[in-house]
This record gives sequence, structure tokens and C-alpha cells, in this order.
Amino acid sequence: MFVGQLYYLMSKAAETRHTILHKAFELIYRNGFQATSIDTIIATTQVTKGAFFYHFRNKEEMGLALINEVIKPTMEESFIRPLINSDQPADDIYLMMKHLLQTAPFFQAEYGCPAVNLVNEVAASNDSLHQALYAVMSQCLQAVSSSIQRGQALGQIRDDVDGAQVANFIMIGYSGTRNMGKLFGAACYQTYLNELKRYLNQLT
Amino acid sequence: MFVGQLYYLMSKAAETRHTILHKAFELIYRNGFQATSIDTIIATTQVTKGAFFYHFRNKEEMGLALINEVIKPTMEESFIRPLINSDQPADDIYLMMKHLLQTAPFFQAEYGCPAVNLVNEVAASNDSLHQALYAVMSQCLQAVSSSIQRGQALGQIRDDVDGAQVANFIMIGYSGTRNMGKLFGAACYQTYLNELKRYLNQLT
DNA sequence: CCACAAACATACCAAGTAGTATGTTTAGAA
DNA sequence: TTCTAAACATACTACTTGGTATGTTTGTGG
Repeated sequence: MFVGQLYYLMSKAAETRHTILHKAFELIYRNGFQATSIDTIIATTQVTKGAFFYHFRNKEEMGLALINEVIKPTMEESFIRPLINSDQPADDIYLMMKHLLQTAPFFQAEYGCPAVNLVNEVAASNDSLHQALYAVMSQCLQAVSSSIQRGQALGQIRDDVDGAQVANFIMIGYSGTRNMGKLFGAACYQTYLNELKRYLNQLT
Repeated sequence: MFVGQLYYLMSKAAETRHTILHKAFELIYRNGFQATSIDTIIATTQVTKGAFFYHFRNKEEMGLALINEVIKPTMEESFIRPLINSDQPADDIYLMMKHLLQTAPFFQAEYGCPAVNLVNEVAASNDSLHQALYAVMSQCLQAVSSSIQRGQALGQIRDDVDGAQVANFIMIGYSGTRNMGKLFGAACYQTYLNELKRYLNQLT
């Protein structure tokens, strides 16, 4: 098979798959994984059930693809990329978080963070989704941890600071903020940013 | 009606109601609100559907009762009570959190915190449950905030510290810890406690 | 232009869902 | 004891769920 032919052959199918995943992402983001039925997904995508189950063996596999093909790239773009090669970790982590909370594409306080929501809903009950989310969040942890360690090498972060612990604390703060934001609204976001700055300053 | 007669009259019924609520609490804690069906609840409680719907108009009202009669007292006992009249807020908040994360009755990292889980699941989609959870969590916020302000009056906390903001940050940290604990396990708890101590020290 | 697999479409199903209709039991007031 | 309402029990229903069985369309390699 020529690549061109393969491309055209798969093009429409890939588009259908893409449509399903991204529409499902929106629905699941707002309503949760369990609460979003396949019937709802195919109704809003105008895709038939046959097409859905051609592309995904079952709902769980669709969820897996959603995490790996929609959520993971999104987190890489908004959480990890701003920290790559950062030479001022305290500032860069703060700015990354500020952007993430205030202008990221999926910013909506009432609905939280897609990744955090899924962790809460499926981590305890679905092993493969748990693992996929674990991979995504571990990447984020690693990005923060590395930037802290780089900061230490550059003499900008105190040596007694444990990068991995700080990274954990940042992720904890992020997920907690997204969680409390669903309850108390976006005001939480500014609170977290203020206290995060105070915390980061103290690492320098 | 005499109180005694009323007491005996309601006693058995109250027990049934209590059984339903507490068993539902366990199931919902582990599996979520939506994922816990009424059929499952009545099967594990050995209570019939007629009894269930005698005590609760519908599933939502049962959830409301669960928040107000099970979750709220639990949070009052483990989150609020340790902070009442605390004269060393930095220490007391840390100890309260340590106890809450390590020895509280509903401590199970993989399942998180019942209140936090519910916030995540229903805050965006159910207004009355949202309000009930808002009330519970606001109480917790208030307890932390008050203790910080008392600490300021006693000269133990810096005057430039905003008690309400600190309280928010504590709740954010708690919920985030419970959330990340579901993903990464109980190791998160120690990390949070360490960084919390560092944070609290800096307020004195 | 034809065979054939990829990509979809339609109809269906068994299990589960919240909730109801209609009973029966039980315990205390009179 | 008897009457009555609270407290439960049973059977049922309309609807939704994830998933399947069985088609039909579509593109493309030979």
C-alpha cells in the first residue's frame, strides 16, 4: 500500500474517530465518564452505533484513547511544554499555573480539569484507565521535578529542597484547586496562585 | 404526642433509615453516587425497595440526607473539632491534617475522601447536592480561618496573613491530596504533610 | 469493472435503572 | 381489643444502558 492511498483510505475513518473522541471529551468533561452514555455520544456526533463500535471495542477502550489522544497532548501542551528548558523554575512554574488556570482552552471552573475529574471518577474502579491517567500525571510531575532540579543546578533553588516532593505538592495544589473551584468557583484560582507564589518564593 | 411515644414509634424506622444511609455511604464512597444503584443499596442492606422509598422520596434526597447526616458530622468531628479554641493554629492545623490523613475512620487512599469525591462528581450537575456540600466545606473553611485569626490575635501568626486565603489553601491542599492519593497512593499524604509544615512555619 | 475489505448503518437484546402501584404487617392510641 | 397510620414488602413498568448481529455502502487494488 502506498502512503498516499493509505492516507486517503484512512482519512475519513480517522476523521470519524477524531470526531467521536473530541465530542466525547467535551461530554465527559462536563458530565463524567459513567454519566456520558454511548447513545449520547453518537447522538451528538451524528455517528451511528455501528461506526462507534467499529472504532472502539467498548466504552473503556474509547476512554483509554480519549486519555492518550486528547487529554495527554493537552496536558503536555499546557503543563509540560512551558517548563521545558526553563531556567527560572520558580517564575516559570507560577506562570505556567497562571496560564493553566486562567486562559487554558479547557478552563471552566465549574467543570474542573478533565484529567483531575477522571482521576477522581475512575482511578479506584478501572485499572487500565487508572494506568493511563497515572502515565499522564507522572509526566507532569516529572516536568516540574526536572525544572526544580535544573533550578538547583543553576543556584536558583535551595539545595535542601526535594524536587520530587515539590512536584507532588504542585500537582496536589493544582488538582485541589480544580476540585475546590467546582465548589466555590474561580475565586479559588486566585487564592491558589497567591499562596503558590508565596510557597515558591520560599524555595529560592 | 409524648416524646417517649414518639421515640419508640420512630425508633425502628430511624434505625432502618440509619442503616440505609450508612451502607449507602460506604458504597458511594467506594463507587461513586451515580454508580451506586438503589438496587445495590437495598440488596446490601437487606431493606426492601418499599422501605427505601418510604424513607426517601428519591435517590437525590437520599444523597442529601447522606451529606447532612453522615458526611457533615464526620467532617465536623475530624476537621473542625480539633481546631475549636486552638491556641496554636500552625501546630493544631498540622496535627489535625496528620490525623485526618493517617488515622481518620474513612482513611483509604485509593478511595479518597467521601466529601471531596462527591464534590467532584455532583457539584456541576446537581444543584441541591452542590449546596449541601458547599455548606459542609464552608464550615471547614471557617474553622481554619478562625483559628488563623485567633493565632494572629495571640501574636503567633504574622499580621499580613489573610486567614480566609490560608483556609482556602489548606482545603485546596487537602482535597488535592485526597485526589492525587487515589492515583499515586498514600505516599502523597506524607509529601503533603511535609510541605504543609513548611508552609505553615512560614506563616508564624 | 470487479472483488473485497474497510467503514459504516439499522435493528435488536438482555440487563440494569429509578421509580410506582398496590399490597401487607406492626405498633401504639383509644 | 380494635382501629389507624406508620412502616415496610412485592410485583411491576417504562426507560436507558452497553453491546451485538446482521446488514449495506464505499473506496481501491488488481
